[in-house]
Amino acid sequence: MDFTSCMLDVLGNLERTHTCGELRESSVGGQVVLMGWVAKKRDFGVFTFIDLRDREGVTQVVVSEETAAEAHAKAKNLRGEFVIAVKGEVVSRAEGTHNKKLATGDIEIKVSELLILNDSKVPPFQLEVAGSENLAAEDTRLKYRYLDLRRPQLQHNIRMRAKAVSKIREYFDSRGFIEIETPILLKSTPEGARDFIVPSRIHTGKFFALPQSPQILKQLTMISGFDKYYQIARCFRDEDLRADRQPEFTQLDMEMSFANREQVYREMEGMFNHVLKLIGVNLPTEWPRLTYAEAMRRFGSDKPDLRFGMELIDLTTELKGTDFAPFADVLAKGGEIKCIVVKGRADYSRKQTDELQEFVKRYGAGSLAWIKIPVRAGSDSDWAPASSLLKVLGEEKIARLTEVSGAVEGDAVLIVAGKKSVVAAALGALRNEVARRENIIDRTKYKCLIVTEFPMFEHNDETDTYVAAHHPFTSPMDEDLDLFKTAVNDPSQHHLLGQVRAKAYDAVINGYECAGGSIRIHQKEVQALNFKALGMTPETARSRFGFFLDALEYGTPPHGGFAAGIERTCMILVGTENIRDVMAFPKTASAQDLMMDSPGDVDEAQLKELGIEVSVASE
RNA sequence: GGGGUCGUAGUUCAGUUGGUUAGAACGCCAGCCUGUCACGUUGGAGGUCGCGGGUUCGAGCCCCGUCGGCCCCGCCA
Repeated sequence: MDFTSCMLDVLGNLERTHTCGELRESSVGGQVVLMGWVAKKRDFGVFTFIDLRDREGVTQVVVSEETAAEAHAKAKNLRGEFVIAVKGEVVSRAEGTHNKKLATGDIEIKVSELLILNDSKVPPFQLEVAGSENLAAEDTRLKYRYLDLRRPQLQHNIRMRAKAVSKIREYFDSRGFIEIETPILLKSTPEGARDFIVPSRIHTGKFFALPQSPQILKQLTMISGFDKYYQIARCFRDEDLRADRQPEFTQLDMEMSFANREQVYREMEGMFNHVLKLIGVNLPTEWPRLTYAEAMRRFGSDKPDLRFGMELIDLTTELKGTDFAPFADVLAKGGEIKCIVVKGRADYSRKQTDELQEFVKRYGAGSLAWIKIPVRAGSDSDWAPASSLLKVLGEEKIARLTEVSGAVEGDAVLIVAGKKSVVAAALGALRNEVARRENIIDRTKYKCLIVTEFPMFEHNDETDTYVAAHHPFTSPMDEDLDLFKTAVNDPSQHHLLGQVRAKAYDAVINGYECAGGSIRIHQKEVQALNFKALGMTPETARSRFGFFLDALEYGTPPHGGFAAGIERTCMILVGTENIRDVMAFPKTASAQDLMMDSPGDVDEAQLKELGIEVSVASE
C-alpha cells in the first residue's frame, strides 16, 4: 500500500447533483455535489483553486483553509487526474474574476467537503496543451488511448459518432426499414479483399471468415421478404491501411426490394441530409448527379471534391499531329494530354514545379509540363508565357494551348500526358493537392453528389482479364444488357466488357466516398452470365456461392441498396482527415493496437486444440 | 510489396563543420504566496540521443543494418 492510497475516501451514499458543465449564475446559492477529474490545481497557500473536469465541461472549485480546513488539507495532496467529489455552495465570482473562456466561468464552487475518490499516476503526456502541434506524438497517445480519450476534442468526436448512428437509426426506423443483425462468423470467399479468418475448434482444420461486408446476407433478407433492411454492421478487411482506412470499420448497410436506382438515391440523400443536420448543414433534397465517365473526364476522379473548380481541360485535340516525340507517342497509343489551371500562380518557382512533378510521378505520370503566364507590365514588348515546352512546341503553340486552357495573365497551367487512366489519376490527385496547398477550399462548405453508371468491370493489365469493379452481384444497366451478352458469349468481343456500365453508384461529400451501392442482379440467368464474364466456371461459382445461387431460384424480388462508411461520415461531421479521430480504439498504420499490444501470441495449448501449427517463414 | 518522412528528458522541440559536462519550454518534486484560471516565485530531480554494428583520437551529428510512428503508391470485389 503506498502513501496516497491510505488516504483515499469512499464514495458511500454521496450522489452527484450536477455535471461540471452545467452550473450558471442562476444556480448561485444552491448546495451541489460535483465529481470528476482534477484538470488543474492552483495553490495559493491559504486557498486552492481546482479545475474540475468531467465529460460535460470544467468548473472551478475553491477550497479555503479558513472555511474548510479539512478539505483544504486534502487539497494539498491533489495531483492531476485525481478523481474527487466536492460538496459546496455555488457562488457568484467576484467582480473582475469571471472567466469568459469557461461556460461555467461566472460561478465557482465554495467547497465545504472534499473526497479523494482515487489517485492517479502522473500521466505520460499532458492532456491539455496549447495548440494541437504540441500534442504528444500519436503513438504515445495510442498506447494510453483511455487518457487521450479524456481530451475534450476526442470526447466530442466519439459523442458525435454516437449521435450520427442514432440519427441513422432514427431515419431508417421512420422509413419502415427493419434492423437485422447478420453473423460475424461467415465463410471465406476468395473474392475481393483478404479475409480475416477464425479457426473452428469443433471442425478442426476448418475456418470461418469475418465479413468484409454483409452483402450476400442482406440480399438474402430481400429474398426472405423483409422488403427493407438495415444494419449498423462491423466489417473487416485484411488490407493495408491509410489515413481513412482501418482493418475493422463500421458501415450503415441497407437494402430495399422492388426499388429502382432513383428510389435508393432518395434514401441515400435522405439519410445523409438527416445526419448532416447534426452540424447545421442543409444539403439539397436532390443531390447533383454525375456519371462516372463525366466525373473522370472533368475531375480525373470518381469522388470529386466539388468545393472548388479547377476542372481538367483536354489539350489532346490541340496537340494532334505534334512532332514532339513524347506527346506523339502518347497520342499514337490512344492516350491523352490534359491540364489544370492554377489561378494566380505564374510565380511558381522551379522548386515548386519540381515538387508537383514528383507528386504526379507517384501516380505513374512521366513528367509534369507547365506554362506560366506572367502579368504583362504596361507595354512590355518582350512579354511572353514561359513554358517547359517552349523549345519543343514553339511560342505559337504555347499561346494556343494557353488559350484552350482558359488561363489568363498571372496563371500557371500544369500539363500531364499519358494513358487515360494515368492522366486521370495524376491530374485528379494534383487538383486536390494544389487546392490544399493554395488553401482554396472553403472549409465551411459541404458539397455532395451522386456518381452514377460505374463501369461493370475493370481491366487487369497484368493478367489481361476483367474483374468485377463493384462486386459480382451488381446488375448491368438495362441499356447495356445486349452488349454484355455479346461480350460474354462471343470470345472475340470479350474486350467489350470494358464498356458495360453497371447500376452502381457512390455518394460523395467533399471528395470523400461516403457510400456506395448498386441495384443487384435478381435473375439467375444474368447472374450466371456475370460469373462467366468473370472467368468462373459454373462449378467454381457453385462451390463459392452455391447457397446464394439456390436462393436466387426461389422468387427473388428486384432489389438494391447501399452501404455508407460510418467513420468517413463522422470525419466529415467533425472535420478531420484522420479516421483514428472518430474511433474509440483504433489501430496503427501497421494494423496493431498499441494499447493492448495486439495482435499477440496465443498459448500452445490453444493452438493444439485447434489443430494449428505456426511456421514462421525464415529468411 | 515499394517510396517519402520522423525518432534527443515524462511531453514538445533545439542541438552549428564530427570536439569540454547534450540545452530550452512545459510537465514533475519540495518550499513560499489571499483571486488565480497558460497563476506567480525560489530551489531541485530527470537522458540507453529508438536499437545494433562500423568509420574516427573523438559520433546525437557520417556510413551500413534494423525496429517503430505517420503519409503516399500498389492493394482495398
